[in-house]
Amino acid sequence: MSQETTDKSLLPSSVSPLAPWEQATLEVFVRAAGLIGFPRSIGEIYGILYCSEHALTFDDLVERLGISRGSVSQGLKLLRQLGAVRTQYVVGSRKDHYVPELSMKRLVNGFIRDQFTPHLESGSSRLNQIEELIKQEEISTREHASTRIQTLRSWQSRMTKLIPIVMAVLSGSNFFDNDKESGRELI
Amino acid sequence: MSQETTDKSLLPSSVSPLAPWEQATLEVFVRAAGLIGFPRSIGEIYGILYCSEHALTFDDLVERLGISRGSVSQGLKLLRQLGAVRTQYVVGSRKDHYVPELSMKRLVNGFIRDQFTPHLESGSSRLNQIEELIKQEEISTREHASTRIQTLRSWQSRMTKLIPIVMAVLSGSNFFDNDKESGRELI
DNA sequence: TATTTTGTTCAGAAAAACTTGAACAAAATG
DNA sequence: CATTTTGTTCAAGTTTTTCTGAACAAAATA
Repeated sequence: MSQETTDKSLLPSSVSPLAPWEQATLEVFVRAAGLIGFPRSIGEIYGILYCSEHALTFDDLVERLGISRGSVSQGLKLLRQLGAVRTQYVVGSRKDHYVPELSMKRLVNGFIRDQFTPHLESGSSRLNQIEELIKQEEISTREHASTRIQTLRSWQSRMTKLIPIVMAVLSGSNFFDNDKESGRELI
Repeated sequence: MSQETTDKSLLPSSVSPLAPWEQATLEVFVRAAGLIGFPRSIGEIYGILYCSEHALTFDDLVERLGISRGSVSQGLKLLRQLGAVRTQYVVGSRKDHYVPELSMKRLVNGFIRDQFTPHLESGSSRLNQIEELIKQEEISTREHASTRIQTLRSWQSRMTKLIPIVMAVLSGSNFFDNDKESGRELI
């Protein structure tokens, strides 16, 4: 016998539906995910963990979000890799229980480490390859091309220098926070 | 009335093909475009302008890249909006001639202004909506939810503060550049 | 004004990204 | 060791994004 006399039979199942505030918060995370090039499911998974008061299992995620096991598995894999979620031991259950990383610094650090730095690094070797190719060109082309690649190198170098500064700001070291206008007056 | 009297229909055309170094440089820009969520064609258009010694016309782009007029039109539209390319007057031609913006600061500024800040701002009003929704919840939920939204606000605030700092670093003000370790010691 | 040049728009085609679910593997349990 | 629980993988299906090209518009030119 079903425990519900209501017409929930038409709904996915008897899992508790998302509260309005949870739904709205998920939307925020889904958009944020899109902004940094992640699929909707990643935003949903992190979002629901972010909303939850306690750690959630794999099956909790499948049921509450109404997405496939495949998506949850792949999503958690990436989020773990980024350090955006981790498992928490829960007594009396052998399922993994997931909790979100709440430190912005660690979140950003994971993102930069996994998604950004690799591109910067491989870019460096590609610039070397390009410099080799430029040697095949005739002199006038070569001069122009070299200055362009030079500029690219300077961009790359500035990006690289930027990363530790960004991390410092996010560390809450408040070094940059001496007064309300701190950022502005540096422009 | 004339149809293909030549074999041009089979060949790309008589336009000068990309030099090896140009092809390799385009790849770099195509990847960079992907990294920030732009389509391949955007990377190609900016890339070929970046490589070129002189301003290029709409038709130059179509022919050298071998992509459609539609893609070039839409690509240039976005790049102009971002401030990543601008038109340059060339005597004796009524076509628009395009040149790339080479200042990293301006490029990043355009990107942040058009693609980033709008999300931050709309996010702010969404957080307010969420706080309204939370009032519908019972007290224990409400407390937890409020601290979460509080955290989101702090993330948003830190992102906002970060932007002028990033711009300052890219301005070449070298404020952060007093010694080799400048960034590192702030971690 | 008619024609040519230059560039834009947008519906449909093509490609890329994402999701699904069933088959599979590994570990715990009986 | 057989079974159940838990989670992963990946081919195929779905959705979303991007590209194309022909129709259209606007401006210069004849």
